[in-house]
Order: sequence, then C-alpha cells, then structure tokens
Amino acid sequence: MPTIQDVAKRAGVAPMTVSRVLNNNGYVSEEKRQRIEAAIRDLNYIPNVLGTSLRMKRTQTLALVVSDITNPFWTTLARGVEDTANQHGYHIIIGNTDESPQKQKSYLLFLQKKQVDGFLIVPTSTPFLDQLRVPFVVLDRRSDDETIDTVRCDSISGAYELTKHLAQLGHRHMAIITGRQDHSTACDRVAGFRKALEEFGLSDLPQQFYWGEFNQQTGYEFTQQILQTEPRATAIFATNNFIAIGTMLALRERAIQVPEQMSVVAFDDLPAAITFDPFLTVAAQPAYEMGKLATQLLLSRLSGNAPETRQEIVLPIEIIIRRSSGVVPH
Amino acid sequence: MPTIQDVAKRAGVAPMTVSRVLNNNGYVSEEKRQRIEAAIRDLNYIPNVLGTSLRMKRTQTLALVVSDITNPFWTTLARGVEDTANQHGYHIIIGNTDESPQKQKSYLLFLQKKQVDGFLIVPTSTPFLDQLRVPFVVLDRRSDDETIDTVRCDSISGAYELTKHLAQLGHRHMAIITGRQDHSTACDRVAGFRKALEEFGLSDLPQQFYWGEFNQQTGYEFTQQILQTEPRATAIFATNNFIAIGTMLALRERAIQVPEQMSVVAFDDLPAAITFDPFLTVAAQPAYEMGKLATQLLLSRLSGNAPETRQEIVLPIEIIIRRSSGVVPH
DNA sequence: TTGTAAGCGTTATCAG
DNA sequence: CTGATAACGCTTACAA
Repeated sequence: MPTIQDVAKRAGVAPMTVSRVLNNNGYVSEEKRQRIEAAIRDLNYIPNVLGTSLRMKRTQTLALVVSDITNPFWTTLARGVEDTANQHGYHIIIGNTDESPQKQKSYLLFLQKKQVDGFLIVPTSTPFLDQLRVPFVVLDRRSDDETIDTVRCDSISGAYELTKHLAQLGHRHMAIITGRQDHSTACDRVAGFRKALEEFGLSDLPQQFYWGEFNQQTGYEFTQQILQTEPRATAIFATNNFIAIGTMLALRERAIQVPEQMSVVAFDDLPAAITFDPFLTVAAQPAYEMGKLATQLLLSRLSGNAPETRQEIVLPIEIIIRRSSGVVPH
Repeated sequence: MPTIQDVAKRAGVAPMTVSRVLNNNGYVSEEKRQRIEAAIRDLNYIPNVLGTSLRMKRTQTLALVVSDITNPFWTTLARGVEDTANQHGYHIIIGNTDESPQKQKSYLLFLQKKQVDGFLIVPTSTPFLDQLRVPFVVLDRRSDDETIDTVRCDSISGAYELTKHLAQLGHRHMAIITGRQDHSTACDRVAGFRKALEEFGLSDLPQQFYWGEFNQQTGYEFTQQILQTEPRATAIFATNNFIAIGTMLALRERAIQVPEQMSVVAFDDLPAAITFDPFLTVAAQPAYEMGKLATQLLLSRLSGNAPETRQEIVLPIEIIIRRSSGVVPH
C-alpha cells in the first residue's frame, strides 16, 4: 500500500507538499501540483485516514446507537441521519443495542475507542451518560436531565389524538399496550391516553393498561389477555408498530374482525415502500426528519455553532385515519 | 483524554507494560497488574484504537455495502453480517449505494481510506473490483469472474419453482417484472421463469417480459401496462419485494381481486416482524443466513483459513404458498 | 512556495 | 518480567 511518502518520492517533493495538494490548502506551484497528481494516479494512492485522524483528533464519524435497525422506524431514521451526515462530510457507524443495557454499554465503549466525534443515541433506560466523553444528542426519548440535547416526537399529544379519535367513535372501554414503565415514550403515550379518557369522562369506566416491551410478543400476549377480560374492550391502542403487529396476529388467530368487532390504533406507520395495503389508523412519527434534525443539532455542537443552552426539539405527530378503527360494535 | 502514557505514569510503569495488561499478552507481575488496572479505572482510560490500528495495520472492521438498508431484505442480511462479525471481534460499517455506481465508488474509496479489513458487497452492475485492495465477498449477485468469492441464492430454481406453481394452477399467460438486464439476479429469475414455461409447453404462447428496476415504481407502472395488454396475463411474477408492492398497489387501484382475477407471486418474503397478514406467495431467500455465511467466508479469508480456491456458495430458496396465487379465472 | 522536525497513541522488537 | 526505541501515516508549526 503506497503512502504519502511514496507519492512524495515519486513526485520529487516532500510529503508535506503532497498533503497540501490532497487537502487543497496552502500554496503549491502548478508544476508540482501536476507532478503530484500524476504520482497519486500512478500509484493508485489512497490516503490512510488513521494517520489523519490520529493527528487531527477527529474522525469525521458519528455514531448512531438504536435498539434494532430491523425496525423500519429506526431504519428510516437512520437514513435521515446518514443523508444529513454525508452532506456535511461526516459518516455514520450504526450500533444495535436490542434494548440491552449491556450491549449498549459495550457499543458506547467500542465507539469511543474508535474516536467517533459524537453520538446520536436512543438510550436504553439504564444510566449511560457518564460514559460519554464526546457530544451527543438523545433521540426519541425524553430526558429529565436539563443539560441533554434531545430530539423527539410529541408522544403525549399523538396518543391523546388517537384516543380522542376512538372516544369520538363511541368507544367506552379501551385497552392500551405499551412498553416498560421506565421508558419515557411508553409513559408519555399512556399519559396522552389518560388525558383523553379524562376529557371524555371515561376515566371511571374500566380501562385496561398493559406494560410490557415494545415488541411483537408483548402485543400478541396481552391481546389474548384483553380478549378474555370483561368488560371486553372494544378498542386496542398499540403504542408502537411491533406491538401492533402482535395485536393483529392475535386477533386474526381468534378470527376477530377489525374494525367490526375490535378497533385498533397504533403508533408508528410502516413505510409506504413495504406495505401495499395500509390498514392501520396510526400516529405517524416523522422518523426521517427526526434523524435529520438530530444530526444537524449534533453537527452544530461539534462546530461550536449551536446555542449555549440545551436544545429540546419536539416534532409534531400526524394522525392518519384508516380502516382499522370504526364505531363501537353492538 | 487520558492516554496510555498517562496510565503508565500513574502506575509508575512503562507504556509497554500497560499495553501488555490491556491486551492480556506477555508476562506482567501480579503487583504491577493491580497498579495498572487501578490506574485505568482511576483515569477512566479508554484506549484509542486509531493508534492501535495504525500500528497493527488492521482495524477489526468490515464494510457492508448494499443498495438500500431501507429494504427489509438487506436489513435482515445486515443483521446476519453484524451478529457474525461481532462474535468474532469485528465490527461493521454499512454503506448504501442506492444502486448508484457513483455512490458505490465513493463509498469504496471512503471505506478503504478508513482501512476496513474487508468488504461484503452487493455490487451495482458497474465494474468496481479493480478499486478494491482488500479481500471481499460478493453478495446476492452472480459473478462471471472466476476468482471472486460469492454467496447468493439459487434464483434460477426459485423462479422455476414459482413459475411451475403457476403453471400447475392452470395459468397459460403470465407476465414477469424484473430488474435491469445487466443484473445477474434479474437474468437468473427470468431464466428460471423461461425454463418452467418450456417444461410446461407454454413457451410459444404469449408471455410478457418487463425489464426495469428492482423498485416499487417499476412494479407499479408495468402492472398498469400488463392490465392493458391482450391477451391479458392471468398471473404476475414480481421478482423482488419492492416490485411486488408496486404491483399490488396498481392492482388495488384498478380493484382487481387477487387471486380471483389475477395471481401474484414474488421473490423475497417480508419479515414476519413487520407483516401481520402474510398474503403473497413467495420465494423466500434466507437473508440472515446469507449475511452470516458471507461474513464467515470473509473472516476465514482474512485469517488465511479459507480454501485456496474461489468459493461460490449458493443457498436454496424456500417457496411459501399463500393466498395471492390461485387457479385461472374464467 | 517548499521542506524539516516533531508528535498524535499505540505496539513489535530486542536488550536488560 | 520490564522498558527504551522506533515505527505506523499523517499534518501543524516553523524555518528557509
């Protein structure tokens, strides 16, 4: 592998002069520039950024740490991050934590060993901040820490709107299936749910709350439970896309018609690219936009252009009403 | 940021001794080991792998270059790659080419600047091999070059089986929608289609072939065209998941019932995690397994444990018959 | 305009 | 068992 030294030798100049040509900074005579460019081509020289990064103390790389890139929601967000980062000359390394604090810890360590310049992170519930030595932005989750930059969606009002929609359709007994209690997103969605219930005078009627994980199994198992609970709920609120799928599976197994026998609403829309028959009424979060804004914020921190104070960006959620929600069955 | 020097100073030893503790190699007296470990904890020392990689001439990092991580097929494959790489102490950087030769070129350059140890790549059709200075494995696509390691699925036989299924249902006029002519996967699927047609004596009847891109738009537009072509095809073969979605959209727009008025079969299954109502008859490729095997092959090349000769691993495809394919309408 | 020297953080080598 | 030295490839600071 040729180095900058080899190029310099071949062009009959000092490595420093080659460096100047490579980075387009400082003066180089036209003649030497030509010779150097020729040498680069001849040797098929590719700069080694390990040297550069070591010297410059930055890698032009950001880390994106999410729970599971298999979830289309994170995938979309990741594209927002990547596209934005690329536009600014940065690149991305992605880490999947699978919501495991241990995996998260190991990724944070690894990525810092790699000297990433900053983090975009969807933290598991475990404390983690003290492990980070570089700037970072928290995605999707609310943070009580008043010093942490955050980009997230307005889960409370999204959940409120979905629930209001159900109430207006006449539903009186509902069930919500959500994630862990220590998960801000789960809490906010339940809070929005509660708020709408109160507003419509439904708080004192039997409503069901199921706390589990943001995955398919949780949706599946609790839905089975819901079907056996009296008074039978007439609507299910699945608080993310995976829970919704579990819910739909369980309903289908019991041949429960949606929405004739049961209404279903959910958080997170599936990308149009992978669904040919959008069916669920959802609160759609602007995943790509979240990734984009978070990246812009982080980059402005890195360049020192961000406001002094902590930023908390809260994006609105779009309610999309489809066929899965209907009036209360008789 | 503390360095190995700082740790050494604090522990009253030489940096080299710290290095030995860090990497668990060479002898270090128990007493010094204790002191060093204490110093590491006290300073909250995190090794800088830029130094290590520069010195060792390897980064323990592999590059995965795919067309679009937004496609669940690639996402699943990526998890197979990542999990396998992690198990062996390697990490992954992902690049999206969007099937653009230019993007691919820029990624290959960038990733080599980063000194990745090897590539797993789904190449766009453009020549690219000469740009790679490190070992690599080609994924998903067939390569005529007899020196290139490849891991792919048996597209020919998968397409053959799907077509046979249609023929056995009584279909006599079919349409296939596929990718570009210079795309080995597209060609193979058409070849499998043709083979089945011949076997069932359908080659001389009017069959339709549409070459486009492996995306939703291609599926959508050609399906519209199919609906206007006489004799009307009674079955559509969509050669990947995105084309299938475009096809379904176009059919739904015209209120064509599947399978009553039109049968549809496709390549690539959607992950169970993101579909609550699997509907399409598909040829399912083992995406995770592909990623896993390709990574194992690449790692064995890197460690010099691979067979001398070029490996071409061809995985079988599973046909899953669902509701989208039925007998010919009258 | 160009080159020299030094250092970024790590580890292989070899001498002690 | 331990440490000094040099080297990995690059760029900043300074000198010419």
